[in-house]
Amino acid sequence: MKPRTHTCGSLRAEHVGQTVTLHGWVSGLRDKKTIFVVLRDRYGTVQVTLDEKCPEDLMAIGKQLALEYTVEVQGLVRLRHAPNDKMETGAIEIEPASITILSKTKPLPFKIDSLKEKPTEEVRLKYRYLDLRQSQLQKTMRIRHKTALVVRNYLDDQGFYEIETPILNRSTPEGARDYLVPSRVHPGEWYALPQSPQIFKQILMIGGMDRYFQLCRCFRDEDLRADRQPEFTQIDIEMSFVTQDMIIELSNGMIRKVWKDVIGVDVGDIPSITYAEAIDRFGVDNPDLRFGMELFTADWQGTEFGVIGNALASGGVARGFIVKGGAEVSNSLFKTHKKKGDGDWLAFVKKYRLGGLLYGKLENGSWSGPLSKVEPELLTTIEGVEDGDLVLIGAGPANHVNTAMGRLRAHVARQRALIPEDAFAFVWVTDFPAFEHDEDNDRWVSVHHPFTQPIEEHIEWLGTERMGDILSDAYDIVCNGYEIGGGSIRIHNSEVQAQVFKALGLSEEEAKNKFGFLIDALQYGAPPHGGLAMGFDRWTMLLSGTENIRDVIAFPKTSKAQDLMADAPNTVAKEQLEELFVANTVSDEEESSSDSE
RNA sequence: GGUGCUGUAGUUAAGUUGGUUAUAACGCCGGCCUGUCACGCCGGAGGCCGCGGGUUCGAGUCCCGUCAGCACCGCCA
Repeated sequence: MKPRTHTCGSLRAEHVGQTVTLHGWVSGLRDKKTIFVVLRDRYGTVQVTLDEKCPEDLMAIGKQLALEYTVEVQGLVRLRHAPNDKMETGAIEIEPASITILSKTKPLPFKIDSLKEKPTEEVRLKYRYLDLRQSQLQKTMRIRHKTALVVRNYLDDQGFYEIETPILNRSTPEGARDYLVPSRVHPGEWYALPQSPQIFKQILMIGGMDRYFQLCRCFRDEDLRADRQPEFTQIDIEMSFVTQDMIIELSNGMIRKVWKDVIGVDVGDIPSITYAEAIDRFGVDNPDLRFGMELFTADWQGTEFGVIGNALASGGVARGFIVKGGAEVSNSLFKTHKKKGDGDWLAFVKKYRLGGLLYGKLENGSWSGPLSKVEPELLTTIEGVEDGDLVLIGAGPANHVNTAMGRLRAHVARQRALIPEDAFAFVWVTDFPAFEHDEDNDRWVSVHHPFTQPIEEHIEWLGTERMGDILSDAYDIVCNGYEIGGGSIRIHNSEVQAQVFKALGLSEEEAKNKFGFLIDALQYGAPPHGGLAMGFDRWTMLLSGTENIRDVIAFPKTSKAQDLMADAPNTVAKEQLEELFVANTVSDEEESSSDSE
């Protein structure tokens, strides 16, 4: 192999007359009297032309080529007879002096960057090495790399150290399920892979590192979604002697720099709203601010209209939003069809445990639909309804109504194309409740995590009937409806920390057992500190314009957490298990049946 | 743990009310074509219709189960 002199995408008219050596894959082949070979590498494509001037032995090699062969081409850059404006290198072509086939390919499972058909994701994941050649992944890997680089440089400029924390860790059975690793030298004992480096980064602050960050892999053994993988990467940040405002300011600077440097977008100012405001205006704590259609509250105490009246009487709420010009939508969206099931919008809210969806259409001054039965003087309290509009209302328990109507708001906006393309709407959500009551187990649990600082004035409510009113010094950053980061000011006072554990029903012994080393460390001059973790994969998704997290990860797993290429997870030899003192409780029969196709 | 959609050639899809030889496009192989660029033309090979069971004279099609992919609910401090 000769050294490469140029990349395929780099050649222009100014190179005409130069002899170049290129390496790449055959991405296009037009075998006529003249053979046209399109050569592709990471940097672009260029046409290699074998015409009547070509010696016969070279034509013979040209005849052997097939798509995705890896080749070396040495030749002369010349102007084309027929330039191609659609190609960056379309002004020129290569007149080859030699072509070497570096490696051949078996028949391909799919054509790279085919315009006609896209392979299913299952096929793409199995042949990920071919999928990676496609422009989509070439682009997202570039964006991912560039984002990481900008983040590292930005944080370095701000005085941060990147410090690694352990992958093999102790299990803390709070929150998500841990991935466990058996210890060979300590029979019966296990490491856990980190769900996040939370405790270690706090200890780095106690250790005087002042400003820490890490692009770190985190692991959670939970069921997956389009935007969730079992292992994912976060930009983990912790700072000493900071306030919430300082962390938000630093984060805003980082977001602006990344969006500008990676995709050329000016983010501008990023607003903040409180959790309470987010729920009030949007029903959810990760609102999409790219469009309006905010929720209103139908506070119609005493209405004769049964569904809403009953919901309010039993302590629930009625909330909804106006769909501008929505009166023309089909009523079948709201109906239960005997055979086909529920209409789209009705079925949508039912997923969120809402019993039904009320609607009213205002046309030519008169209401139709279920809401037409509501007292007219109450209907007029809905602000901003005009002729031709549709009003949607959900009624029931507050948490169900807020979630259902908040999600429906986004669903409707998407269906009706109300979301501007290429827009980014960032927002900080602050003042989260510190604790929520777990009805199933009748106990209080942390909304964020138990090291989150409750706001000063609320600390005295710990362990009282006002637990649910305690707000925390925590904040989430949301973009386009995705939670892309979150953090908090941490408790640095070991007495407050002890009060929190107590309020959560953790005995001193249990707390010590779970978080002992942090509790100890907090007693040795802990600085006030706080930080946050940014979802690096979700950042990359937004920057790439994809809604699928697998599109921004080189080797992702399926929704059942399998790697279809590497075929992981897999069974291991009995001897391996014995060495680790692990018993396999799955019978061989079960194993083989689940393995077969 | 649950719900929905999908599974037919290497790939992407079509396949009607259950009906006899399962289609097409791309890719692959062979041939033709003076400059193509989603090249074009002619010919060819290629199928466990995801898997298992059932209903039926007959199943790609209907029913049950199962596996896989995707999306969602629960879950994800």
